[in-house]
Amino acid sequence: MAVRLKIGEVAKQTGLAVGALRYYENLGLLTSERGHNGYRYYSPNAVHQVQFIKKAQTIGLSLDEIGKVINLHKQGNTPCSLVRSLLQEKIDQLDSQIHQMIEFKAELEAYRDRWASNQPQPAPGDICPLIETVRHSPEAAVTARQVLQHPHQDT
Amino acid sequence: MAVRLKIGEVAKQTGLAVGALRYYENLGLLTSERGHNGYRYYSPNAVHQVQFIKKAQTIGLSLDEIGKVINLHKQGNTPCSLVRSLLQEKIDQLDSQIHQMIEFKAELEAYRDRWASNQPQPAPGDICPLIETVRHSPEAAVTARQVLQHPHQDT
DNA sequence: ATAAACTCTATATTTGGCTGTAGGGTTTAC
DNA sequence: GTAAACCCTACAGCCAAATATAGAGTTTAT
Repeated sequence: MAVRLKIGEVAKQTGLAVGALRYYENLGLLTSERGHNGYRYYSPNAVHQVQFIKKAQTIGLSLDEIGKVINLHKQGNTPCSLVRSLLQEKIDQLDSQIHQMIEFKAELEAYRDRWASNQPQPAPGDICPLIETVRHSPEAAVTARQVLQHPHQDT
Repeated sequence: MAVRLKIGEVAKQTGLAVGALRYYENLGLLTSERGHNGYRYYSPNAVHQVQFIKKAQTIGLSLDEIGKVINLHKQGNTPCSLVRSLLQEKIDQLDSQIHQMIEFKAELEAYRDRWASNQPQPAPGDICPLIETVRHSPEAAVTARQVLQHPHQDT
């Protein structure tokens, strides 16, 4: 007599939303058996599997990558070496992003300091005489989009 | 006899796509006059305005923020102080993100080093014995999502 | 005169990880 | 027996900054 959990119980035990569990199932990260009523039923091990997904997210893996890890496991292989290389990728990526951001921050600080004191005379047609002095660089604009989250405010 | 440019000419002179110019107009960042045929016609100053937008993007402003700057200007005010405070916001945000990322990277390196040598025995039900040792923290998972771009690969 | 090149609007798509909704059916507690 | 609480599917929406497409009209060059 196997214990079978309904989706709400798994949600409660894992702290995830019911919708998230269904979403994971669509991605192939989680499996369930269906009852005669169409309901999903889970073994207690599903809670463990969900916690695994959350742990993998904690170390920066995407759901897609987590799916690959799980598939390797399903095929009877140990996914440890994949995990190790993914982790190293994340570290490398972080490192390069950190350097990029430090550089970009220095650029912005240079503008700030240059603009701190002087209030240039607006030339006709100028919108903001400060920004008009910026030299546009496609790379910097791309960097800006990549590294800055734009918080949306109301007023 | 004012010079009037069609959208394609503005696109050519600014390096932007025609679609992007229309998009900017929808956002209220750019204005045009319509001919009898429904075509947009621009003054040569529009090229300058587009370059302004690109420069503002270079220093990390969002299109939404650029819109606010432009609106201030339209109302006859000088937007310089807004620009200065936005710039400082970006710098502060970058700084906190950099620190967050450095911390997170150190965490990942700690896992990497801990996992470098030992190949733990998989417990029954384990998917990856390495990841099973991670302690899930909601903050770290959020950090991970914020700071890591997940590149999508094919195979 | 005709075809190439341009323009228009409106809508869909991209990115990841979900959340929310509508419109149903099912189970459970009283 | 009935109402609350749960479950289902399928789809829409969010975030930014565009790009792409369909289907139609206009201008320009030859």
